[in-house]
Amino acid sequence: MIKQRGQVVVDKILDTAERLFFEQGYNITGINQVIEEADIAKASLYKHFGSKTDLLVAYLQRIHERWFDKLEADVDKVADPKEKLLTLFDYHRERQLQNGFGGCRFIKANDEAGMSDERVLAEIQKAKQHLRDYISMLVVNSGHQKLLTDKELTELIFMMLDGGIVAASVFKQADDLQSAKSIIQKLI
Amino acid sequence: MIKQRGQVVVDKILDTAERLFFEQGYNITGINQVIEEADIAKASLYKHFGSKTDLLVAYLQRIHERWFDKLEADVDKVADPKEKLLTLFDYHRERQLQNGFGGCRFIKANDEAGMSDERVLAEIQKAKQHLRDYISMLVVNSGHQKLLTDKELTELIFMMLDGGIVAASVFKQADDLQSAKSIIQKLI
DNA sequence: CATTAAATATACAGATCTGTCTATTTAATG
DNA sequence: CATTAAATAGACAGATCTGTATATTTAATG
Repeated sequence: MIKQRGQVVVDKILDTAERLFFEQGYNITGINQVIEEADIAKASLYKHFGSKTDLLVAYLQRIHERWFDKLEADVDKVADPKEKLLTLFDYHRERQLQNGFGGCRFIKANDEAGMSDERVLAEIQKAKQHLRDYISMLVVNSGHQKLLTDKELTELIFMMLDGGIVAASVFKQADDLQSAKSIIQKLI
Repeated sequence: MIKQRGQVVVDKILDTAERLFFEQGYNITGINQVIEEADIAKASLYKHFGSKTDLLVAYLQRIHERWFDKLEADVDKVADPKEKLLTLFDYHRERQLQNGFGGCRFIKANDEAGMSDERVLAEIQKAKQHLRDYISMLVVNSGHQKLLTDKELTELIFMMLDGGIVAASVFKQADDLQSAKSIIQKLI
């Protein structure tokens, strides 16, 4: 599959937006900086994305897809169904170590623009709900000790992942995600 | 205690900043909007706060103090030491219901300005660590069943509170904080 | 080779941003 | 009442913001 001419430009825009929106934040990243660092023309950006908000929505869709594919790939490598649950924490932890404890991009986007645009909020909700459903499936298949119900364990893991990422982003270390993993290990 | 003339102005500035930084976010709230809605002069703002960042730091100190005082007051009303732990979730839940699921102001500030200014990050860390230490004290005195160690239970509650607030802010409902309370209830 | 669509460079509008400055008015105190 | 400090209104600088428009160049296709 050969890339179309437009696809190269779109990719350059999204690559740059992905980096800047995460490192700096959405609101303080200007369109002018995006086009300069992406090395494309402003008219090209507005041809492919009608507005800065549209770019944010496309950014969220893109990171949702890519982030989730990698998560599933990591979980698929593990055979033991309980270990699959623990892999969730490893994945989140490694991501935070890699990206310098920048936190969760969906939470960041929600804090910056979630209240102002319903399409943005919808994409964030979609991504978070997708993760919760995925956790639920893993929990049901995990054969855990039923100290908690399936629903409770799902909620617990879901909230500890977000709580652990927030702690990593605030304290600039990933110890909390490690603790979270140990705690879940005890409870399954 | 009679208020000094300057105190009135400072209070009006901080009241307005507190509202706008939370409702709109720090980055998209302009100084001009603050002075207009606070109904004070720009020179007054820059007399009391050297820069917009200084105002953010003062805002964080203020909400840390006030938020924590109310939390302690709520916990103090409860006699049972295990129930005190559960009150943490009630408090967080009620706050989210009151403020329209706006999430945590410290996490918001961290996402918007934590990476760019070390004083801001320090205030956020101070507030979060304060909460963690407080939870730890309550856990030690709770007489819980020791299914988890004191340290683990502290971490668990700490992360579930943040995770629950994030979920409330994303999904615009507080069910997750209710679930979190039920789960902790089972584990203590 | 001619046509067509995409991407480019660049200027521009109109608004907004933080922060500084001057000059004036207000209010508290000796 | 006179003095002094605080608060005010408002202009201003210099930069940046999103989004539009124009005119030119590039590259793919029939």
